[in-house]
Amino acid sequence: MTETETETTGAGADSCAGPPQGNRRPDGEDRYTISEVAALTGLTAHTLRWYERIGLMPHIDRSHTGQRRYRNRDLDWLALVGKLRLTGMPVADMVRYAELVRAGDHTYTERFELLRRTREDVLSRIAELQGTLAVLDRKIDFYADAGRALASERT
Amino acid sequence: MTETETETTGAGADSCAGPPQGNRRPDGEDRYTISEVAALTGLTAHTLRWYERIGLMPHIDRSHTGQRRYRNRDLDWLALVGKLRLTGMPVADMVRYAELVRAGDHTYTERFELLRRTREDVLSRIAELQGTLAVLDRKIDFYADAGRALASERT
DNA sequence: TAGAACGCTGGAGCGCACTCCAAGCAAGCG
DNA sequence: CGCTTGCTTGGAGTGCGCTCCAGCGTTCTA
Repeated sequence: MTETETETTGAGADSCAGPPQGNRRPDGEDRYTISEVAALTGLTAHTLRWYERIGLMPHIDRSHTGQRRYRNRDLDWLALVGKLRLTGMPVADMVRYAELVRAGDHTYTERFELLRRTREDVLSRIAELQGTLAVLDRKIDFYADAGRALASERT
Repeated sequence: MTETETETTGAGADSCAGPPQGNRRPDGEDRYTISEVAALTGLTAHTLRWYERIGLMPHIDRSHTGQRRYRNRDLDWLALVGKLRLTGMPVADMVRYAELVRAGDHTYTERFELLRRTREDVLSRIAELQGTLAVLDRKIDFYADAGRALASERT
């Protein structure tokens, strides 16, 4: 067991990625070309190949002619990467996480720490954005009032 | 009146910028050097000059020797810019907003629209981040459980 | 009056995250 | 068979947001 965590995303709890990404094939016959994955994830084929080059992806299966054949677990991984990207996490850090996953079970605590730190970052980003929202709302009220004043001036 | 909006930030409602930025001089004797502004805003002097070059700042007063002397209203503007930057708004859009402010009162509705769109963006960024937070929390729980399992294995 | 500290400018350079290119191979089709 | 479509590679290029540099002037302190 403990097959270096490919769990979680399998459970049908997900429902909020950017692209539709509904049409997955069942495990066993899950072999997607790069352009299919591009369509499913919203990334370009270029980016997918680049992710592989920099070590952000595990080694992807190949067809007998050498073409990439992505599997469901690769889509799961890309979904996680997409989420982490939304947090503003630098690609280098995601590569670090990918390395930890590849390194095996003894990196669990390090992975845990990395995710926990990321979680803290996300919380403060949310707080920042809410602060900005407050400023924005004040400005918007100002302009709404100004608009009304201009309108009544014209009467 | 309607002096192209330098209001809002004057009111003491602010309290959540990154740097301390407490020590402002009263209006009238508010002439800050570029390095003072750098210290107050957390930006570098390079960046401040660059903001000016690209049209993100209004024209800054100069001393008799040609050095920049920032005023409180410039700090207010920089505070707003800082907030907008946190939202991920591209610099080009902030420049656009700055142009609208410089253009005068007849751009009120356009400014209003820009801010309203930005507000929508911020709301969806927050939603995205909360989605990511959910994923992160599931992963973190997974690793916490795995850690406990490993610990009990060792008994 | 020397030297350090600070500021000025135009323009070049950098790091990140892609993005694209050229040249070539393999499969499918009329 | 030739043509199109899709994929392969290493390496070069792009856009953004800074970041730094050289060469110079001014101001302050000893």
